[in-house]
Amino acid sequence: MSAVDVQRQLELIARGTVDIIQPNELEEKLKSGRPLRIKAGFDPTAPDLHLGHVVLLQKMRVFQDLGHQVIFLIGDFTGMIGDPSGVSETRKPLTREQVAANAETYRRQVFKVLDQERTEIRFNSEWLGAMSTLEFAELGAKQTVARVLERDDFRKRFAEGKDISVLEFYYPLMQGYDSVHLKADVELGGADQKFNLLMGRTLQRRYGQESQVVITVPLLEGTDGVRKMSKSLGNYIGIEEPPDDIFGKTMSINDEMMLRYYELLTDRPLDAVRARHPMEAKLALAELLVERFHGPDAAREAHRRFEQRVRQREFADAPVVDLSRDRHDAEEGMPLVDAIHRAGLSPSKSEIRRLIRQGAVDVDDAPVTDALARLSKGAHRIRVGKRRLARVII
RNA sequence: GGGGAGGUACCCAAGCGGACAAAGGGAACAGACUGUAAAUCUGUCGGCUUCGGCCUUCGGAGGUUCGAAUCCUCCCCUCCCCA
Repeated sequence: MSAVDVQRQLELIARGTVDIIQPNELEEKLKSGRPLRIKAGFDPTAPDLHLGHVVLLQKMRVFQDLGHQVIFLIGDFTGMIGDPSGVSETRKPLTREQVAANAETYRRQVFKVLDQERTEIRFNSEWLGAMSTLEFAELGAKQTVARVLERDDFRKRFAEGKDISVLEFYYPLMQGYDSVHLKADVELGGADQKFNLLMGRTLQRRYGQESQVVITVPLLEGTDGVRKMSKSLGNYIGIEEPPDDIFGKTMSINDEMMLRYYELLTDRPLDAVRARHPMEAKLALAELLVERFHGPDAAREAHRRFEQRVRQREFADAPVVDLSRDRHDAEEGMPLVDAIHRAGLSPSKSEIRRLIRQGAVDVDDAPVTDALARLSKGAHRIRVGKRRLARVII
């Protein structure tokens, strides 16, 4: 492999990363021309992957496309022990069956990003579970308490006199040992994992191996553009969400976030993105993301429906709800509130009344602000707000 | 085991006998503005309503009172300190 190729590889790899430790070592490894072993560890708990995870998967994919071998490591060993000191986190030990089920879910999701051919799925119970007590003790001898105590949360908790179990102290060592066992050339992880990843470097050296290169990627901000993407904050875009949701949520992010998503989730050149009209670029991004998780047809469809529903405000795809058989006074028609309710546009009639009074409701393209309005017999098109549309037959 | 602090609407959080469907913030929804965004401003934000009101909520169950989120009793749960 020529030097130019190596430079190109370095560029692609470096895009969007927080740290590369050490860049010159990475360059040396790339220069060897052999496929590198790229390790990334994942939690064995319930995996509902969202774009935040994709940042990491995307980086793994970059390596694969450059001809390297990715090891998708599931940290089931620690997951099956549980953690006594993290009382507040209520970490329950997982059974072997749960781990297997979770692994299956991972498999289904991650190969929307990763190349199956160049991915090896491994479980660390395979070697950690087989360790003898002697070997385990020897692992403990490879690192000092002072070094482990350097980790941010340990330092804080220690200073505050809070619990740190001996087992917790061992976690970074076990994770580092994974790298030793797997003979990893590179380990990828979130920026918050830096300490643990570095531990791998140290341990490999102490076990007489070449140290892995550590690459950290940022924690992606959620759709609110502020806090990191997480399911519990509700600011996430899940990779198994329906195409329309992925598309719509993507369109709701601000321009700054759009660029960040481009940088971290795609391989598109950023200069080209900046050159486009932001709205065009965002549509392209939304389509790109849907395509990745649902395929090109779904992407086109989602785009089309989005344009229709939100932009051109058309009703082509709105559901048609036939209410003509429902009980209502034939003479005076059906109350608008009921029609909206039965069309499934809102579960609460009180809310519907409020929306009507706020001018959020259009019937046949004309605003209706009277909460007592009735719909005459026949077909009507109802819009509530920007996104909720229905066609009803009274 | 001993002592202390708490559990309020989607989340955080005030209230501590009546004016409480319950301050404030966040989220969410709607309107204006726009690029379909963001930011900003405005409004809404338990349910039902013939718009007069009605009904259900403040950990759970009882009780005191004309009246309780607010007082009392018991119970459940969370957190902190000590052992």
